[in-house]
Amino acid sequence: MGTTQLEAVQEPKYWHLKTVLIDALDSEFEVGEILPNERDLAARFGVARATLRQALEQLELEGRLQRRRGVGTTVAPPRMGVAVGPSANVWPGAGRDAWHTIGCVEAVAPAPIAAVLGTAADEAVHTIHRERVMQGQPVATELLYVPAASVPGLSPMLTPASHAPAVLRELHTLELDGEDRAVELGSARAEDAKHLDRLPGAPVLVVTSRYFAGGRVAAASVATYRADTCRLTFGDSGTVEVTHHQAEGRRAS
Amino acid sequence: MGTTQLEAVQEPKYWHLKTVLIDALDSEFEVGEILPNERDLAARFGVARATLRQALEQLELEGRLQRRRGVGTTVAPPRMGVAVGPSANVWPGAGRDAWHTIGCVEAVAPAPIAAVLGTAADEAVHTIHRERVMQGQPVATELLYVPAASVPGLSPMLTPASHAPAVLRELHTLELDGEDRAVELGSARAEDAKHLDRLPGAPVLVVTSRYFAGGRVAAASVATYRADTCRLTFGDSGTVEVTHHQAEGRRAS
DNA sequence: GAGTGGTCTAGACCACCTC
DNA sequence: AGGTGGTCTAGACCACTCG
Repeated sequence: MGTTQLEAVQEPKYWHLKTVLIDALDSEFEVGEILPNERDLAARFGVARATLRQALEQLELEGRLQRRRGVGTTVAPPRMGVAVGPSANVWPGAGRDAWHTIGCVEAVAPAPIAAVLGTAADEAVHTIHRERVMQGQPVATELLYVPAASVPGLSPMLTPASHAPAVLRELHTLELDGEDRAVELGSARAEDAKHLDRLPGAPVLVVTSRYFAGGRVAAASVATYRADTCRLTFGDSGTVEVTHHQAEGRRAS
Repeated sequence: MGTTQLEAVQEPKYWHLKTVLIDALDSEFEVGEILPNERDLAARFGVARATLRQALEQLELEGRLQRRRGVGTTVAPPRMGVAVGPSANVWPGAGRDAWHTIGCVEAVAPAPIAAVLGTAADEAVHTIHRERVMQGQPVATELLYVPAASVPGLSPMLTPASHAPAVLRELHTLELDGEDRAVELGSARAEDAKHLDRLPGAPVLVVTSRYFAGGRVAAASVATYRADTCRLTFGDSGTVEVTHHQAEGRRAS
């Protein structure tokens, strides 16, 4: 008896805060503009800083904010459409493909990669480290694995500088039968985070690709994209030109 | 003078905790097994509960743990490979396509959807709500938008039960020229969260699809996949059979 | 050195599930 | 009723950037 509880659900403070902030972002702020600092914002909304941060965290996850230690919190631009997996199947590194090589080593593949490649765990693979930059900022790092068995014609003596181009050139002589991709959510390892200019643990989209030739997996890659700034596009058409972000009011009924 | 600072970087406690927990998960726990509760775990590691939770949060994001309020934290099975965008272009709802319809209404499209469809903001669209279940648990919800102009032959009088099938049947009479997809990270809206058996704000992979026919966007959909349990697969081959999770030791040099 | 976001603590209460 | 994870507080200190 007693307390009439017409307010069935009380949504969490940080959730409500998020909607308030989104409204403010859409109406009162420009892209790139810097927000008041967290302590001030928390005081203004009458909540603890940790609560405010929970809201900011989600907004950053959704690509609406960008936070930088020592600098501040800024309004993020709409996510970039990043083409992944063009309709025309092509080998990595062929043509102009938006990646540039950072380094290359020959080593044994880690167990999960060996499983993808279908090679023995102790087999040698060339590992090419590449990076992808769009609009002046790094959006992805990639490790491309090419089993030594896939490029038998490779000349044995290679300088570090000529290693990656030689492997790619050799790879391109094969006929590509098809490719395969998988996308999943992950968190940036320390090394990836540094390349992507984020903190370790930042949310990333991990794209695993397999390249088939001669009935085998001739190469495989694991690419790590910044989840906050990227929208991965697939398929026939070019970059999709939607306004931005996840549809908000896609309610209909 | 001065504190010799050989330990250049001190990694955060929660980060170190994460690696310790991963090791424990791999060696001492079975899939589905329930972990000690957060208060006990925090005490065992000598950290505050909030710090422990920061580690658990990332592990859940990476699909290694599953937490349920009132129940506990369990070890998650490897992510499911969920096929998205088969090589053969087909209309949604054609053949057996793993989705089942929940409801259907005719209404005006929200602004971002109208932009994708290239229709006027006040144009009527049929909105079909569908759900995808795999291995007994819901993995995605979808809103499929079909402009009324795309299905001119639709009979005007429809019962709610026959509405969705009629729209799909009419849609399938068109010739599909191609399709388009984009994947980005989002957080679950309250309604989606309920369907996906998650809390609001849970991380999701948002897949936006466009279906082309007659030189126009004849239909579009926004599908929301659970990011913790799903690995989205694209391309020619079927489900990729990797061991699981993001490659851990893909370090080579 | 001043200001920012990032980490961490030690509590408290709430919503939910199960017994 | 008792136990679980989810939310929230009010502090503290640290790492980083910049003028």
